[in-house]
Amino acid sequence: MNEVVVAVCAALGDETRWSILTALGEAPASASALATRLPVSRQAIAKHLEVLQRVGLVEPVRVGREVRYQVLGSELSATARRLEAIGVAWERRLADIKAIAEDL
Amino acid sequence: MNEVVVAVCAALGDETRWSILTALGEAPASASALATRLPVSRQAIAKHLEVLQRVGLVEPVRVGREVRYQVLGSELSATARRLEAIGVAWERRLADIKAIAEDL
DNA sequence: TCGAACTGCAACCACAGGGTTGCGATCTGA
DNA sequence: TCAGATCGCAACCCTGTGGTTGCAGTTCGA
Repeated sequence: MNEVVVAVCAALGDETRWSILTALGEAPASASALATRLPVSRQAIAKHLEVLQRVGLVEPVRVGREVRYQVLGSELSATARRLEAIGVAWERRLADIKAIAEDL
Repeated sequence: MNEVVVAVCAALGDETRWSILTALGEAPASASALATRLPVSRQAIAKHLEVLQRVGLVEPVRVGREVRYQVLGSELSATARRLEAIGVAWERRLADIKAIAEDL
């Protein structure tokens, strides 16, 4: 359950993967097409696409002989909501502790 | 601007750091105190606390001779909201492209 | 049918970073 | 004042992983 969040965050913690994601956010594309725009090799992009697919941020779609990848914003939004829930829980907890401390 | 998001995500992409954050989410604690609960050395925890502090997820508070760290849920919530905005942008963009494709 | 483009697999390299141990400095409390 | 606890710094190890090159297999188009 929570390991999903850390896996997604780990996938999002890389500049190159973000450049891939933002490129795919504009329009679906294949690894070869991405390799022409980005300053890394096709195989490097393929590796990144694999980890992005594994955490569900990206989805492959076969179109003829090429494999296009499209970004899945729903997964990103889902983890974002989990993170926000954790954040507000921390804030509330800290406020409670401060209130108790002031009672002393 | 956006480098902040990838830095925070990179910081959140580690199991040990999450165990530290969840421990701090219950109550502020020092590196030494955390080292008694977690199966890693104090210095390892100190390193993790440094990267967490650098991205603003954690804040040091001197209490006597020890340095207590408290978690900052507001920063987590802020990045969560940015991620969600990006996610819905991707979804909308993809829906637009599908609509155009069906027009052909 | 044949070449060109796209994909997949494998080997390899180099560096970041998570982890440890050790030591010296500093501060607290009895 | 002095002993124990706490912190900070430094050196070191080692695995993970981002990146490359090379080659073989498929599939489309002329």
